[in-house]
Amino acid sequence: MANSTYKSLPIFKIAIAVPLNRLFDYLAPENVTHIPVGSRVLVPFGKSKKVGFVIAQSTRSEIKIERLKTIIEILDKCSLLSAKDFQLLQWASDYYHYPIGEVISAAFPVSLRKGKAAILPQEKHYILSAKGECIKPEQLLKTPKQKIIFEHFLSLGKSLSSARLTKLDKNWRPAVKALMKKGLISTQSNLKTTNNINLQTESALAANKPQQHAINQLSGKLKAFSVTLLEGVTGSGKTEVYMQVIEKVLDDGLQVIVLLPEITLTPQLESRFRKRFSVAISVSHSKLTERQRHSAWLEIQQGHSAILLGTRSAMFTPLQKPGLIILDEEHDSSFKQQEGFRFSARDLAIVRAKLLNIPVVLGSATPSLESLHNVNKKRFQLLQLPERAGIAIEPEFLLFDVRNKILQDGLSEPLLTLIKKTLDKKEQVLLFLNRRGFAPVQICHSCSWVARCHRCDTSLVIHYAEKVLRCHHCGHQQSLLQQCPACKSGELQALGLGTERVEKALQTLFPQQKIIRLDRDSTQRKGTLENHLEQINQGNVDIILGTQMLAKGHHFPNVTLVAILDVDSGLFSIDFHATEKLAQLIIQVAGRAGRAEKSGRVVLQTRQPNHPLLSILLKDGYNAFAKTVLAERQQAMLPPFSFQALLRVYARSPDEPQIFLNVVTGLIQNLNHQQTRILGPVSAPMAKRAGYYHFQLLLQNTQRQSLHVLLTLLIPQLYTLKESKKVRWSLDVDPVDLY
DNA sequence: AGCACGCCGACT
DNA sequence: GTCGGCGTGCTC
Repeated sequence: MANSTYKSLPIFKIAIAVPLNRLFDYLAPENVTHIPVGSRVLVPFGKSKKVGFVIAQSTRSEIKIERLKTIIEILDKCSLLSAKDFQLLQWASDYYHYPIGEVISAAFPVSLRKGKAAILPQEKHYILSAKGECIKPEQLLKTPKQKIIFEHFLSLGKSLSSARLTKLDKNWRPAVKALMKKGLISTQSNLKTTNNINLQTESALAANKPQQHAINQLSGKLKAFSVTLLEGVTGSGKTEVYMQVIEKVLDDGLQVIVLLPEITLTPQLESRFRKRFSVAISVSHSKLTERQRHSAWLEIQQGHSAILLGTRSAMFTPLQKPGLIILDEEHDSSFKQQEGFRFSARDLAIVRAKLLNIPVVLGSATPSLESLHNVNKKRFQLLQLPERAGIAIEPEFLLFDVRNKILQDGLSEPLLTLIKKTLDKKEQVLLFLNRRGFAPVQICHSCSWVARCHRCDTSLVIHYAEKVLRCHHCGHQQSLLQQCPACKSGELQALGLGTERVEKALQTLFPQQKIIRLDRDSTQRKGTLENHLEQINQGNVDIILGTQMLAKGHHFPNVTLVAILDVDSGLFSIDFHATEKLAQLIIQVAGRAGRAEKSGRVVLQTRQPNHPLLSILLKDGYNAFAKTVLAERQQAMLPPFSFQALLRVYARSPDEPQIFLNVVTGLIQNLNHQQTRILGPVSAPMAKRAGYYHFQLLLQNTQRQSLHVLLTLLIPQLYTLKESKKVRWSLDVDPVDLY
C-alpha cells in the first residue's frame, strides 16, 4: 500500500496500565475513523491483549506506521471520562510521578479495567400485556397456579421483578412462562434499583446557631471553588451541617461526593443519609464485591445516583453533574495511599474541586496542620462548631510521671491501681500503645549487639507468638535468635515495649479478666476486628489493648479509663507528623472516655510531664497546640510541615545508589538549589530484593515551590537514567503544592 | 507489570 | 538428554 494512504489514517494514543509513563499508538479497526476520547478499547499488547484508554486522536506517530498494531475492539460507544476527569488524572500522574495508564486504571473498578461492558445490571420485569389487562383471573380456572400468579399481577401492580416473584412463589417460572405463551404477560428490562430506593423518613433537625451559621456560609458559596475547614468535635453536629448543605446541592440537581477514611464508618453515615434523602445513594469501598463496585461506579458516572459515599479510591469516580465534595475526618492518614500509586485523596479533592469549580468541605475535630496552615494563609475558610453543652463531659486528664519509676512491662504502679479500681466497678479499660510485637529491640546483654534488618538499617522487632524477628519497615523476617551471633556468649534480651508484651503482662496481672488485643497482627483474619468490637460492645471484655487502629470512630460506651502508655514516643519521634498524630489521638480518646452520665479518666504516661506542648494541649486544647507548633516551626525557619520528596531507586549493582546520589547532588548544585537538602539514604542499599538493590533518597526543602521546581527539572534527567535501565525511581511528594 | 527468550544445574 | 530456575529485555 502506498505511503500516502497511510498518512490519512487516524492514530489513537492509548494509555495502558503498565509501569511505563508513555502512551501507545494504535491504528483504528477497518472502517472506523473516530473513537471517542475517554472510551476503552481492547488492544494487542506484546503477546497479550489489554484494555486501554483512548487519550487522543492524532495523525502522526513517533513509531513507524508499519509497526503500529490495530485496535481489536472498541469497548465503549461513549466516553466514560470527561475532559476534567482526564485533567485530574493527568495532574495526578505528573504530580505523584506514577504512570498515566496505571493512574487512569485506578479510576475504574476492576470489572471495567478488565473490559466488562459499562452497563448497569439489568433486571427483568414482567408486566401484564394489553391482552392480559382485558381478561379476568376466573378465565384461568383450569390452571390454578397460573391463576394465583396472575392475581398477584392484578393486586400488587402491573410490573413485577424476578426477585419479587421469587419472594411470592419460589417456583414461579413455569407458570409465568405459560402465561407469556398465552400472551397475557410480557417482559421488559429495567435498571436494577433495589439498593437505591430510599424513602425519606427523617427531615432536617433544627440547627443551633453555629450550625446555622456554617450552613448559611456554605450555602452562600456553592457555585464556585472554595475550601472550607469545618472544625467540630464529635457530637457538635458536623453531619447535620453536611446534610443540610448536601440538600441544597441536590435541590440544584447536582451530585455530591462524601469521602470517609474508614470502611467501618460508612454504614453509620449511609443509614443516616438514606433516612434523610430520597435520592439514590451509591456506596463504594474495598469491602464491597466487584459487582457492587461496578454498579456504584456506573450509577454515579451515568447520573442515576446523586450521592457517592466512599473511601479514598472513590475520589476518582467520574461525576455526571458535580456539585460538592465533602471529606470527613480530613486529618486521617488513611486518605493517603501509602503504596503503589501514592496519592492523597484530600489533596486530590481540592485539585478536583478547583478544576470543576465547586466547593470542598473538610471536616475534623482535630484538623491536620496542613489545613490549619492553609487557614492561616487565608486559603481555606475556617468554620467552627463548638461542643454542644450538656452532651460531652470533660474527661479528667492525669499525667503520670514515670521518671525513675519501675514500670511493670510499661505499666506504672498508679496506672495499675486505677485499672484495678475501674475493673472493680465493672467498667472497661482501654490501653493504647502504638507499637506492635513483643519488643522493638533484641539486644545482647554482654556486647550490646542489636538485631538489625540488613535491608533497612532499622532494628528488628521481636514477635514472640510467631517466634520471629520482623522488620516493620520492609516486612523482612527471620527466626528468633537464641544466642548472640557477635560474641557467641551473651544472652539476648528484649528491650522496649510492644502490645504483645503488655498483653502478656496483663494476662498475668489480671488472670480473671477478659483481655483483647487489637493490632494489625491480631486482626489479620477477615472479620476478626468486627468480631472483637462486637464482643467489646456487649461488655464481654474488660481490658482492651491496642494500637492506633483502635482510635478511629469506634466508641465503647462502658470504657471509663483510657491510658496512653508511651506518650514520649509521640513527642520525640523522627516522624514529622508524630506530634500532631499524638495530639489527635489524645483528643479523640478523650472524647471517648466516659459514658454520658459520668466522666472518665485519661492517663498519659510520660517522662516529660512538663513538656510545653503537652501542657498546652491539655490546658488550652488542640487548636492552641497546633498554633504553637506552627509558630515554633516558623520561628525556627522550618517549614510548617514536611515538604519532602522521596526518590526510590532500584539499582542493578550496589554501586549505583552512590552514583545516583552523586547525580542528584550534582544536579542540585548545577540547578543552584542549595536550599534543597538530601536527608537520605533512608534505607541502606545492602541487600538484593527482587533482583534490585533498594535505596531511598529523601529531599527536603523549606519552600514547596522550590522543591517542586527542582523536581520538575530533576525528573526528566532521572528518566534518562531509568531509560538506560540503571535506575528505577518513584516519587512521593508530601504534602502537595496546590492550594 | 507480564511475558518470552535464553542460558546453566538436578532430574526421569 | 530436558525441565525449570530467574536474569534480561520489550511492549505501539
